[in-house]
Amino acid sequence: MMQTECRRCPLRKFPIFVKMTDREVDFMQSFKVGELKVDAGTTLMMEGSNSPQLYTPLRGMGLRYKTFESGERQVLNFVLPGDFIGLQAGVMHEMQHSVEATTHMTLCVFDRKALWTMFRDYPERAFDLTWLAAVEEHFLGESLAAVGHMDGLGRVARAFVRLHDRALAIDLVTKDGMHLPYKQQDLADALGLSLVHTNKTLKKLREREIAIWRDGQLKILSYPKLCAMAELSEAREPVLRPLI
Amino acid sequence: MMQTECRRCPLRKFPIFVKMTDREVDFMQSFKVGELKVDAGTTLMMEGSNSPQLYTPLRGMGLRYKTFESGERQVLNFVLPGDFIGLQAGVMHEMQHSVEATTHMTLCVFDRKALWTMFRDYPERAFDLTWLAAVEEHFLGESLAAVGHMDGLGRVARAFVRLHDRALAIDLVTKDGMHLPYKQQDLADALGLSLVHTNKTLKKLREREIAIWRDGQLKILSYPKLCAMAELSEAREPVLRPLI
DNA sequence: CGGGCTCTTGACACAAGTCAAATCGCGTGG
DNA sequence: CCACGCGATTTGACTTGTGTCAAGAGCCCG
Repeated sequence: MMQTECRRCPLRKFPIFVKMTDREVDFMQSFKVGELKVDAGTTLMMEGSNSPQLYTPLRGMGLRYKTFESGERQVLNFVLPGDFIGLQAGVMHEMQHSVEATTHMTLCVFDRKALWTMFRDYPERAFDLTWLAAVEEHFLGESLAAVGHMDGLGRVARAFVRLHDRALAIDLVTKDGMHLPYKQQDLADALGLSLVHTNKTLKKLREREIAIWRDGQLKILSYPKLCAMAELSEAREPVLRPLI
Repeated sequence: MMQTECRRCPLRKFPIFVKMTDREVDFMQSFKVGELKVDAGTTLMMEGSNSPQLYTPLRGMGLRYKTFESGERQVLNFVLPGDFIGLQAGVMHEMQHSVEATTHMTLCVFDRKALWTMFRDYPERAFDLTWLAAVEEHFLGESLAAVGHMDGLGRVARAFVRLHDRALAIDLVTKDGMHLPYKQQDLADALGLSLVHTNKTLKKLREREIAIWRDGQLKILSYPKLCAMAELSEAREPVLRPLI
């Protein structure tokens, strides 16, 4: 099957992604070594390993997480189309977290060795890479703040708002809501809550008719109320990010 | 007073910092526009602002934090000599957190506009900048994991181990322990604990003769026990990081 | 039909938050 | 020189959010 050309990349058109010049698009095309389709459950990157490849998901969702000696996990964030996977492996010696596909995923594959070419010959793109790292840092900081200071309801609300915003930005929200293929355990691990407590919190949101998450589908009934619970302003300017 | 030349930078010699070529050191010298001394309490960067300057602390300590509408703070991490301040402002439109000096600090000052020169003419240094961002991301991920999964004692232990390691790496640990000029409230805000609970946890560490933090001085009595509580192996290879 | 996930719910325990007050330094001004 | 106020640290008593345990329900799949 024909793989998608960067020129026709389905993601580039969305306004959350920083505009690229034609020359940059052409370079990205040469940087791209292929396309990968994986099934749900596939581990894309392993904590401690050093992948020779870097990815940008085109379709599907996944998650990044760290594992503890005890067997518990901390989910760092949810991976959506347009994210970049493997930057740590590219610049540090090894990945500090794992990445797993939650659904079937289609990913652009880049060669890690080409990263250096980027820095040498395409400073604009290298700059974008740093920018991207800064964006990741920003969102991690947000999560840390949420887990550090908000109660269960607030954390869940915030996660829903963030996911919804991101999905909306890449046109993944329909009148029925958005596809959210994770398990309650995944959300619990992301928010530092127990599974049971997460479940009870979701029930509250359902009962108060604020948001319903069922059968992998998230439907927000009252965005204003959800934002209020998440301590987020309804009118936020979206975080712009580069697309690699 | 004569300012320190990069060539004689007191930090470069420490092994946690990535080695630089002479050419790179010379470039950093040209990148450096001055040296700044600030008093304790000075706000170096403001959340939402866009500083025209970037800093690398040479001496002194500070902290990065986010503020909530409620007035509470989340401390993201503690700033020690060799960190880099302002990368977000440099690549994103504005800072997403504030940075404050906790003690008197001496900082190398770089011009934000020179950042682009770095990307254009010194790809190795641009690479290091990305690397640095990845290191920050890594530590934030660690903090998130700690706050998400460990109890008070574990979090405090982990913070102490991390701070101690970092201080040791830049020769700030003496037989009396290390200088740790923060308030209990700062630590509490970093760990997502209340001040009262943090205080009681510190008392436990004192009573069990594991670590004593008093009068701005942290003395670790049993590093093995502290590591065990922090769920960290005693033999960890240090995280290498570039120096900007 | 049975086994294995995931999701739900209820009962109970406990870690951590909140409230309140005492103590200790320390700098300031009378 | 001492009284005072202020910030940081301690401590105790009480409350509560969240974790843990346990069991059942719904569902898919072999």
